[in-house]
Amino acid sequence: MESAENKFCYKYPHPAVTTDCVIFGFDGNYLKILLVKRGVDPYAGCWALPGGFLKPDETVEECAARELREETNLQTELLQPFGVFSKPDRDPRERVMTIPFLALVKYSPNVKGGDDAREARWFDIDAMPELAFDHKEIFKKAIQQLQRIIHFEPIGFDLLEEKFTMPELQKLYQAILNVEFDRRNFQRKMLNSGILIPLDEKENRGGHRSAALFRFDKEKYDQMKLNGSFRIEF
Amino acid sequence: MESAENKFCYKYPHPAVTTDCVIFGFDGNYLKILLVKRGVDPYAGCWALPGGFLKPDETVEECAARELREETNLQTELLQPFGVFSKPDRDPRERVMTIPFLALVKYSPNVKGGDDAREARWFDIDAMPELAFDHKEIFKKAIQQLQRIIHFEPIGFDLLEEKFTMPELQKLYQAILNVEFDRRNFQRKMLNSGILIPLDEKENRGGHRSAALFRFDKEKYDQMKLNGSFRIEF
DNA sequence: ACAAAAGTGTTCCCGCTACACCCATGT
DNA sequence: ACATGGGTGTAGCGGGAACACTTTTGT
Repeated sequence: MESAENKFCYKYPHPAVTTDCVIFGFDGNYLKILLVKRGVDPYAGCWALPGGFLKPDETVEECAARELREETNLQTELLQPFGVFSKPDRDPRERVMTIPFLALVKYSPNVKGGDDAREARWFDIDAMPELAFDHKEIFKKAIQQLQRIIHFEPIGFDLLEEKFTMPELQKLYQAILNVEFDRRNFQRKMLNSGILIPLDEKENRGGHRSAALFRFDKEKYDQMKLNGSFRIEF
Repeated sequence: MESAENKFCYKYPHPAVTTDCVIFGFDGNYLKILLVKRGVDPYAGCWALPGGFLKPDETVEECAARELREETNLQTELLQPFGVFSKPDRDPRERVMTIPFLALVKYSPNVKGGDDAREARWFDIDAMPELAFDHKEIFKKAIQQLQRIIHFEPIGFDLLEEKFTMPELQKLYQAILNVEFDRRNFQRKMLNSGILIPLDEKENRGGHRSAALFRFDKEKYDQMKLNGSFRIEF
């Protein structure tokens, strides 16, 4: 372990710390995850969650946000840590502990690769390649986290455009929770929650009849959340 | 930073990592937290959350469990991490990142101090002393976490004896959620959930009429949880 | 005109809420 | 006997689930 290159020394052993982002997007039909192809060993050529080492002057939240910025050109709506992965041998190089982050972004089919020219690509969440390290495990926990949150908090909007139709919103919920809802009950529940603003426009989805557009009423939601009057469950 | 004592060297800076435990207990009336008095600087003589440094061969979960074992003689029923506190300057000595753990234990008024003879004491959660570092912030987040969890998962039993009465259970929920429930509705909801086993015994609480005893049906709960049929909300 | 998707309303039922009376026990 | 706290039952209401018909639009 000792060499001229190792100039950061401590009295006791310290783990390296990284953050990894599980970035979800929604293309209108499928829930997607953004992966990057690793350029260097270990696991060179293997797909992995985008992430990187914690810098000495940043919090893990800042680190995750920075990584996200560096590796994608996506608008991040939600970024929150979930758990810790700290098995001593999860990285073959040295001890690396990682803080995984759940990220919800506005989907855009073209993502730039990272600064280091790594390839970045969207995958359907049920058609993913093998992942490096214990990233598959991290991904599984991320899905669970996403499902848990969306059960009670209106985070679905983070994955949609500013304006969206009710069928789109329903498809999203169904894709995340992996269940089917009744159209009418879903719509009523959503509208009754009071956090949707009906717009006077309609959007034509190439399908057949055009659907009405809505907008998420963030102000109303924040206010309801404050005085504890917000309650919705799926 | 470099000295003969600092023999663990790395190419890039690594933070020190600790786990801290927010240990909750219930004495029958009040929700309590276990604190230890710090023996050494910084914050010598100040009360703090029990915790300690991550060892090179253990996960954070193992670290938290070890600390809990070393510092208390309590039976731990639940031990789960929540979040990360990683402000670079939260510890004046060097950069120390901490993973806080929520711990629920069977309350016992006498707790032994740690191996290092630190004093350990229970405090009412609304009569706590000043805390070292950012531990007050960690505590606040722990309470929120506890409230969030107990809303939907039957973790209250972790804080009670094997056998308990309905009024005790209700008092616990009220202490955690800081609300009042109607006796009859609370009881019905609990019983309807199907995870309580009524016992044929009664316990005399010195009050007046003796109350019936119940036991938590963990097997039933696990089974219901597996097939997704468990649903309760407070 | 037809198919595919979106808009809308009604009924039923379960679970939550609010509330009142009786019973057991210690003083 | 009385006070304190525990056990039990009921009526009303609101929200969720199940469900059918009409309307729009592209082919």
